[in-house]
Amino acid sequence: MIDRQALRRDFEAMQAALARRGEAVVGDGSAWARLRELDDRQRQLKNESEALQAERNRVSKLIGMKKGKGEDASEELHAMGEVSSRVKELDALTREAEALFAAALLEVPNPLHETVPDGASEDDNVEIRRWGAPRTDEVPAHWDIGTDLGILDFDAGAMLAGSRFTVMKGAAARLERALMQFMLDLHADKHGYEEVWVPAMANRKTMTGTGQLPKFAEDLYKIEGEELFLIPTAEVPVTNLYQDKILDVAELPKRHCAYTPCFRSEAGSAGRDVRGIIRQHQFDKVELVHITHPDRALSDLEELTAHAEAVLQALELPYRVVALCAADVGFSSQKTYDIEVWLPSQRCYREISSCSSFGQFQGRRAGIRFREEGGKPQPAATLNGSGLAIGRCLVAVLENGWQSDGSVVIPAVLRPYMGGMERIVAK
RNA sequence: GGAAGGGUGGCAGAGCGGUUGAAUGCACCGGUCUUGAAAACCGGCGAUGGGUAAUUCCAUCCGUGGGUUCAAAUCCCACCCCUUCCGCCA
Repeated sequence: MIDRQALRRDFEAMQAALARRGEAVVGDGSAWARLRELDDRQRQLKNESEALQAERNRVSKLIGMKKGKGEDASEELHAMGEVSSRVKELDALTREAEALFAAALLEVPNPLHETVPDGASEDDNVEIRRWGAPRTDEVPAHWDIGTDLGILDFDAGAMLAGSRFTVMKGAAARLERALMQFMLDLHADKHGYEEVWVPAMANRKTMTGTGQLPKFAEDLYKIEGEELFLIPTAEVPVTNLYQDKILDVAELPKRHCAYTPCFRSEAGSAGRDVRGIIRQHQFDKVELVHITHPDRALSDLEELTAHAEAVLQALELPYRVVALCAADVGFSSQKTYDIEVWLPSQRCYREISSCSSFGQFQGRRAGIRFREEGGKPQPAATLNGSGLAIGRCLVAVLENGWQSDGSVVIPAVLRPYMGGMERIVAK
């Protein structure tokens, strides 16, 4: 969430940075449009309430002293009875105003970093760099490759759970596990991340800390009858590991990698990527998370993105990196790079990782803070990125490794994780 | 699921309803002493919001939310979490 002092101090600049996301973000009826008035009202009520409370505290102390000396305090008692009931009324109003302000505050997205390119849609995203030489011959879609090899079973997924669920068998199941292990080993051993294993469900506070709630409830699966949600990404539990903590500046940066399953309702994406395993309700992902000094947020983003890219380079999969434009950057993010892998069957690059810096937005929201020597606690910066989405990676391996005889060559770095298997062939 | 106990500052751990934001110890920071270090001694050491030019002042915070009272860490109610025992179970 945005800084409350900055709301008053830098109103114009903040509004301009928000408006780049689209006029609706700051337009009539937006949370932002109501925010300043709600802030004023809350503070005004609070000031009144505090003045009365100070009076009450002062006289109550006096009553205590008088009683201690055995003196009569009935006059003060009577007067404070009235003050007390007024405090109660004012307090209720103050709390109401505070709740309205807080609710609006949680709906305001992160003001964009100045280096985010302008744009009106994802078509305006800016390509930063490319790696590898894409193959341009005719390659079947991964669902055909997988079905022909007998390793992807879409009917079984539909039978067990419904659409957007898949069963992987044999080499595909093994490949899913191999990718997971390879990625975790790479980040833990070569990139210096501490591996963590976390719950795949999270409560409301945790979901709010990273920004999934309150605004995006329809994207989440909620456990019936409980205040628990299935996580849409490991970002949620891993970042929130530090919620309401004050870290010493010497402990920064914290860098974690984690494997988790991810669950997304995909509300609003009906009809998109309905075939294959590009868009599933449940998928596996290895995530990278940084908790860092705000001064390092942007340089860490470059590092984190490079760590995610290293996975694709090791797998020898061609990709490109794009900077998301103003219209496409997510709610909590101040700047995002997407990594897109080459899918020969579609003859285009498709998202396989999204790396974002959140600045202090999540730190403020989740109470993740750090203290510099002799200084006050301040919100830490957070970042995260997929390193990588495993299902989509498997798609890329199948398509990029496909041979005209129908088999698939397994990237060399994965073979140790595949029991030495060098290629997948039909049984 | 049943029973019992417990949630207080970075940690440990006190706290008859009234000058307690909270004893004490540890940790941490500064100083004295020392060639240096340790020990000892002295001093300091929570967060959030708000007011002021400023030393500073005001309010809130003892798991969470309500309630009683002039006044709540302290009394009452509900909920959450943790520990132990029993039951069930991968």
